[in-house]
Amino acid sequence: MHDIHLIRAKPDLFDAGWARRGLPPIAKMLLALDDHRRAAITRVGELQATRNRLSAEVGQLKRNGGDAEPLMAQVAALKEELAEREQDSKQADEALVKALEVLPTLPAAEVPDGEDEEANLEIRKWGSPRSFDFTPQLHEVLAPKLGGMDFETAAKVAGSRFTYLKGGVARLHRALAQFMLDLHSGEFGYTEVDVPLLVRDQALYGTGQLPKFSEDMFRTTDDRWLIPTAEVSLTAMVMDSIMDQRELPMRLTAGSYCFRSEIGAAGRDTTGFIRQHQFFKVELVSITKPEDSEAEHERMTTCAEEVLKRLELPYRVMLLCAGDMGFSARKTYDLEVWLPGQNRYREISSCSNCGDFQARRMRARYRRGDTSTTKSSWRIGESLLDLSSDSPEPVHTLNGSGVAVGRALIAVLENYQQADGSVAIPTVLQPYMGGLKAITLA
RNA sequence: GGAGACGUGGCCGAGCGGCUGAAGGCGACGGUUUGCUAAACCGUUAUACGGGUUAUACCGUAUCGAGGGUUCGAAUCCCUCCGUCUCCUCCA
Repeated sequence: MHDIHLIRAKPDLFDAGWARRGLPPIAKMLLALDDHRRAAITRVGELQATRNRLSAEVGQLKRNGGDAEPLMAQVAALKEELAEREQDSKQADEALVKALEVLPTLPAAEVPDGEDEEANLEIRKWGSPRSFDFTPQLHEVLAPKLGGMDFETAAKVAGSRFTYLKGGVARLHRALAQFMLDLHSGEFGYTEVDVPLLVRDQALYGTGQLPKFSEDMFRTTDDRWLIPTAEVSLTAMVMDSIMDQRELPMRLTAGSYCFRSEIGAAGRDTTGFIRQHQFFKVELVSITKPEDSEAEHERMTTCAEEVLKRLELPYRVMLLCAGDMGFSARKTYDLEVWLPGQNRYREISSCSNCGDFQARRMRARYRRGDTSTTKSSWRIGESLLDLSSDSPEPVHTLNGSGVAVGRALIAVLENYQQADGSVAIPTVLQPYMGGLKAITLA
């Protein structure tokens, strides 16, 4: 959610940013709504001030035994107009919020222009695709042969875009998640969290999925939602709170199932394990001070990359263009892993800096409280302008997959497949597989 | 599912329809004292919006879970909703 004060100050900047996301100029309309709103607020304030003043006089008179009747009549007369004006004010405010809440955040300056993934920039590449002396198979072909994936039964039981994982493949899936969580919590300072998979509207509003993207999610009969990503549950932990700067950065990780309706993806990736209604993902979330979020974004991305490095999976890092980014993101790196079966890179992680966009929506703030003795005494004779005020300001939020476990499973299966149809286990996962070195045909 | 209790500031916790943006405490911050630390003492310490200012100051309004209502006037009375907790029941 954007700050109307900023839009008021720099309307052109906002229109320019939205234009990069393919939106028409809208600042002028927003400012008109804002003018209307402010006029209404002012009028209500005036009427209320009058009412309060007169009512106080009534109290005074009554205590002194005077005749308050005429004043009381006067206040009563005010009430009708006040009620009308309050209605105006409320409607004007709602109109502005309704216009603002569906507007995406502005792309960061260094984000390239472009409408879709064609314009994304490759930032770096790690590893090189292995050369096969046989034709590498798609995971959806090789895994069923290992007895590890069953699409037909899942379709019968649950419908399309569901899969049974079995035996060594199911264990490999679990091992991957375990390994990732251990890495992030053990080496990178993330606190492991087990999160709610069902959440309320307000959590999804805060992260930006609502009100605009309700179609992409599953709703429960008791009006909750299945989370489309643990980003929601993790980020919303700081909703409606004021943190002390010493609590920042806050680094959280969670392994969770994610649920997506994939309504907008009809016809895409209809076979295999790539695009499921339900998939497992290890998520990273950081809550930082504004000045730290850019560095944290880089750090988070390298944390996700480290997963792929240790699994020895070739990947590349893409900087998404303005048109390809999500609603709440001001800058996003995608990690794309090499899939030999498809003979191309596919997204396996997405790391985004959301700036203060989500924080504003969920009122997640922190208090700088940075008036240390040295600092303030140094500045006492100077302009007070530089003294940071102690009023709460929005934090910055970041989220990234570290990484998508379902897709990591596919990547391991395809990259580690052998000529005989078996799949080797990456060294780093072997401890999680009871020392097993390969998944072989039954 | 049955019965009941409760939602007040960063936190804890008072609160009689007007003198309550809200006692008191904790915490935090500033200062005094002090060889340092600690302690003690004094003071400051909500948020949002609107107006105003170069910027401060300052002024106004709202906010005691949310939304309605009663009233000249509501944290306080009434209604609805939401949430939390306890006991019983049930259950992984």
